Amino acid sequence: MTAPGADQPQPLPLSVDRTSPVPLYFQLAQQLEAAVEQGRLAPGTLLGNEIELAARLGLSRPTVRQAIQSLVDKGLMVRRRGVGTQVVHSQVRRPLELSSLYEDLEAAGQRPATKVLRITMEPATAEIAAALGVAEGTEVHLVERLRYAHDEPMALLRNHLPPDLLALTAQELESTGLYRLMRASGITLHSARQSVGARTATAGEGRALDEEPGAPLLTMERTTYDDTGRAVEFGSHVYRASRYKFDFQLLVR
Amino acid sequence: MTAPGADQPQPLPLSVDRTSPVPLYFQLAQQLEAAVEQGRLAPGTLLGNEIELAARLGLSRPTVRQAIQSLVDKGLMVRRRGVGTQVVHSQVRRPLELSSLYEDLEAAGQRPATKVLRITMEPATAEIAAALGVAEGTEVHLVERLRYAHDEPMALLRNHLPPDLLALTAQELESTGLYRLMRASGITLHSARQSVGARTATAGEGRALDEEPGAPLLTMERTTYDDTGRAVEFGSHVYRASRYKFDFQLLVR
DNA sequence: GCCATGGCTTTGTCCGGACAATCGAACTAG
DNA sequence: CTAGTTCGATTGTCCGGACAAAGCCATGGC
Repeated sequence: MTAPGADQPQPLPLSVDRTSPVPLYFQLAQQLEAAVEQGRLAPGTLLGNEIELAARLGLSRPTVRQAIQSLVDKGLMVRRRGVGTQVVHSQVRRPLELSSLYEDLEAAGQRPATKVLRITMEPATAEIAAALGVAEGTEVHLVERLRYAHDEPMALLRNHLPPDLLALTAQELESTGLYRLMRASGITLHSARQSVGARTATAGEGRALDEEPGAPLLTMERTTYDDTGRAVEFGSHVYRASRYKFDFQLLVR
Repeated sequence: MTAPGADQPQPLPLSVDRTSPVPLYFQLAQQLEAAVEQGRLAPGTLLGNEIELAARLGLSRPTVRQAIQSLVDKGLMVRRRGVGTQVVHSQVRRPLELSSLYEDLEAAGQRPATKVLRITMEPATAEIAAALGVAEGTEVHLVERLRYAHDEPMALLRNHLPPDLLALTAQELESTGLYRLMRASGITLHSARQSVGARTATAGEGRALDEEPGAPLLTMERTTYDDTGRAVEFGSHVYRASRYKFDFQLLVR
């Protein structure tokens, strides 16, 4: 084998900027990811060995490995000892982020809108107190919203939040999503426990969502935690099954 | 601050075996994970700085960092520059693995059982051909199964598989899950695209699942890919909403 | 023709060190 | 007493090197 990079006639224009504050491994990872995204690195392509790649870029092997590893973690590439690193074939997109419905709709160009139905304080029931980690009967925020996409009702959202966390106004809630408000006020979202099920609509839900009573609904309950382990939100939502599906990608651990 | 390990009076018994073929970073990660699991490392505990930890174990800092990083990736710990690494509070369990229903039920001690309803070859419809990446009309495997837990019907599973992948027998399918059979025959599962929705039961589904027609059902469609990017399975499943929920944890990227 | 062996390539693991960036707390000046 | 500053602690990034383990292929023996 004379030409090691025989798989890619044009060796792919890669470069790093050492004056940038962006870490070198991250710069490289971004360029590789973009190349995969744009098809400049075809699925199945061998990436060429790490040592040579490092030499070509003037980087050390650990730095190059760190970049490649981050792409492997994202599911974009596969490494095989003795073989090399190759771009994975399938259409991997995003492995289920912790995103709000609002952001999902916005990203899909669905013109999301929100109508705030209620925004009060209420004593926590046993279930909600347990989810939020507060004493039963503690006054907690309650927000009830109706979410629209293209002017059609999509979902009925009920959220409970612990007190002293955030000041919520109807105006803010109608112009953006709850998670964005939380992040903006300095809360670092970390993880969430979700439960997705189905049931039929009550009469009230039917009216709100423009469905017949007895129509199938998708339900989701979610407790979200910040990076200190504190529960920051408990949501109990129903979606119109005729208009909404959870769509996501997952990777093998 | 005189005692750097003031957070943990007993410095936690950690040790590595250099004669073992198990990587050192992995040994350390396992021990730390076990300590978190068993509560010997309380939530919020500072882990003590990496350099000292490395010295104590006779390891280098990169090795210790690799161990800790793997736990951070799992969501068990949080690192903060200038502060340290601490055990996260919340009850993180598993961030949604690519697991089969069979394995989930088995792990939960639910006595799963399977009844194979059909196992044939069929020409692929347009939808199935697209999902599996074969030509429309190609003969593909079709497997229909009824899954029980505690002798109660739980879900109706329809799977399509490309030809020349696997030899399926009803006997094997009744004694274990499909994914386990795939793994056993050398297929490396890599990722899957899922879509979860809801609808009402047809008369036939009602009979099979012991539900009224019109009862709410959870639906899931899933296309699974191996590490070469080849689609290895397309599943179209319905679950009894009265008996089943998707329950999972997710982490912020 | 077939199988085992050995060598080559490539990634996996590990080391020891260096400096930068960030956080929190103690300290100092007003 | 308060606000700004400095400083120590800790993780983040990066380097260069070394050897081990695994996969692939060609060679050679049967």
